[in-house]
Amino acid sequence: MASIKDVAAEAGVSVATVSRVLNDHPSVSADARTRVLAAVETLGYRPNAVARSLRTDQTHTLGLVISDVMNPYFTELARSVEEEARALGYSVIIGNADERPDLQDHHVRTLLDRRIDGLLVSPTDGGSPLMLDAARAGTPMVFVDRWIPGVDVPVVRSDGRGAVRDLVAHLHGLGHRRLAIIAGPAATTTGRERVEAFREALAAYGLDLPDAYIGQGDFQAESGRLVTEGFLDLAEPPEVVFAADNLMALGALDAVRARGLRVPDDLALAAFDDIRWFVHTDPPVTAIAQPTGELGRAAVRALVDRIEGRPGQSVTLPARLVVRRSCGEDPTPVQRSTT
Amino acid sequence: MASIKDVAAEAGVSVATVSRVLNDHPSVSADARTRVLAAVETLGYRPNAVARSLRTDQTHTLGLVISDVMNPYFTELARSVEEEARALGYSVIIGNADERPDLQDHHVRTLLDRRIDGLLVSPTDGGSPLMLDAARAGTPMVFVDRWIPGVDVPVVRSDGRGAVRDLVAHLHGLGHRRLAIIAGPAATTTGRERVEAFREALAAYGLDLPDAYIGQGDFQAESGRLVTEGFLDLAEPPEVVFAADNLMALGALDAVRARGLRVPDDLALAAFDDIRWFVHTDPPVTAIAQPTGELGRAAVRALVDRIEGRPGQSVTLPARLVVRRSCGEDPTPVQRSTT
DNA sequence: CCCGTCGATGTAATCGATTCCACGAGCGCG
DNA sequence: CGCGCTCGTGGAATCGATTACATCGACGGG
Repeated sequence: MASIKDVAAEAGVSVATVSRVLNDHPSVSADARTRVLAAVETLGYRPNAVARSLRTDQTHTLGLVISDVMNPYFTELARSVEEEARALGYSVIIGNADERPDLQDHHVRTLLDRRIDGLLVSPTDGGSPLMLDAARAGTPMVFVDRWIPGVDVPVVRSDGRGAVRDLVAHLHGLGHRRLAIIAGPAATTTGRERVEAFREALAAYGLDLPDAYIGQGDFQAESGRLVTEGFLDLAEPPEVVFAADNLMALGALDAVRARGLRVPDDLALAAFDDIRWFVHTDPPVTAIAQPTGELGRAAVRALVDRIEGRPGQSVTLPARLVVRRSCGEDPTPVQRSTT
Repeated sequence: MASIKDVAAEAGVSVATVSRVLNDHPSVSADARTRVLAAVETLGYRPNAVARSLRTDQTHTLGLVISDVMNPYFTELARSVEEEARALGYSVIIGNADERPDLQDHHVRTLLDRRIDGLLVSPTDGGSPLMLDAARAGTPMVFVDRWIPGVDVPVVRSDGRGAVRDLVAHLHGLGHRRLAIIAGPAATTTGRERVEAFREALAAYGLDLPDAYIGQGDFQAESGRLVTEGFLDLAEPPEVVFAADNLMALGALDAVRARGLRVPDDLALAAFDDIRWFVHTDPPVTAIAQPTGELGRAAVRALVDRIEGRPGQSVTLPARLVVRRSCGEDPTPVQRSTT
């Protein structure tokens, strides 16, 4: 592969001049410029980004460590992150943690080794030493969706509290009184928060959230299935299950179907995260929709701000309830998700 | 951030010795080794991958350019690719082409600029000059799922021909005679092949595939919706629609639902690519399942073989039909996808 | 007419690693 | 006792860019 030296030789100038042309530095003669450009053309030269990065100490690359690529929510997040980053002149390297702290650390480590300019993380756990060190060492960082409390890093997320209240109002209005939740890992902020929001919303209606109605999941489908089976085995099973993410809702559907039961007659279902398929499931699933694309874009903007020396804002956007039929027939017409 | 010089100074040896320890070269004394390791520890030193790559001309990184991250098929492919690559000591940088040739070229270009060791591509079009040049220039490359004819690059894909025949047999057995297809872009191999396989399978039953029953889609949901609307507006609409990928099937469901019609009574539906949600849609969707994980792993193995100087095998794996209820009630019991 | 300035260019240092080569110490063998 | 190996080590070149600094010619003003 042709290097800058080859171009310099071909154009009959020094490498400095070639570099100046390529970075359009003002003081280059029109003549030299055209000769260099011609040489670049004939050699098919492309600058070596590795060498450039070594010298300038910038990679124009962002790292994105997400909890699970197979989760449509994160997949959409990744897409909007890449889009916004591209618009701002950055590339994105995605690391998939699969909800495993060890994998998360692996990716953070290799991303740092690559000297990415900044890191976007949706932490799988409460904060490994590695991540805490990175934050303290001054690596530009932004948390998306989930965060680690007590770390001085901007957080871009959505607040589901209002939507959860709306959901509980909806469920209560349909006559449901025994409400259960499939929670995410307690080590994650979203895992804890969604349970808390649910509990508070229930309390407003004088309802309790007994321990037996809190199933411990891990944001993956299989755990949703297992927890739901547990609920169905209770002497007094819940009337509604609220899954803290879309994959656990999928698992819940698996469990219900495996027993030959029906949603919502035998068990009603609602989910956090709205995805396109929820419109077409049997029945369509009532869900809480996050402004995913906006989150991704805001996160990139915050991170690039930090990288380029500007402050970097935390952002919290509201989520909203999308009512469908999985909790029972509703007086209002079925709404269509715009995710 | 500490560099190899700092480590050398701390350990009281030269940078050469530090490098030897880090790459466990045999001729280093036990004493020097422990001192270096201690220095590495106290400084929290990590080698700069950028500098290392510049010198060794290897990045231990694979580029993966996929057609659409929002498509669960590609998302699963990406996951298995990353997994296998990690097992073999490589990282993966994913580029999302969103079915747009210009975006695809953008990602190929930046990946080459980064000097990735090899490229895994599922081409969105018939082959841009850039990609052809890259292949000719000797960049280790492997095509996954889709490929570009006439280019000497291993191809890892699945053959749906047999499964399509099974599908047509199933449809014919249910009494359907007017069968339509939502095709993918003619510029892609999978776009063309699936139509051809369908046409051939129909011919075996003496059935025709008229032009009016070939809708031109682009592998995205919206095109599936539009094509399906077109079919429904025909004087003699088809009885069955076969969508050439899962997203266009989603669009077809949107169209059917928007008109207040039912699957399969008003229009039967089948799809290429099986995804988990098809089990829970209304009704569950009959689909052709590819061995996605195996494809991803085989592709990485082929690519790494090429990178490391071994031949690199093309691989073709069979797809299989998974019958559910979206084409009408079937005598056999509902099967469960194991995707 | 000379000197200072500015514009265009080249030389060389530098980024952080790897690796070839040279060198000195220690050791075995004749 | 000395020759030649091997082993451990350091010095320095190198990868491909960027960029500070030096240089040189032309030009304008005093």
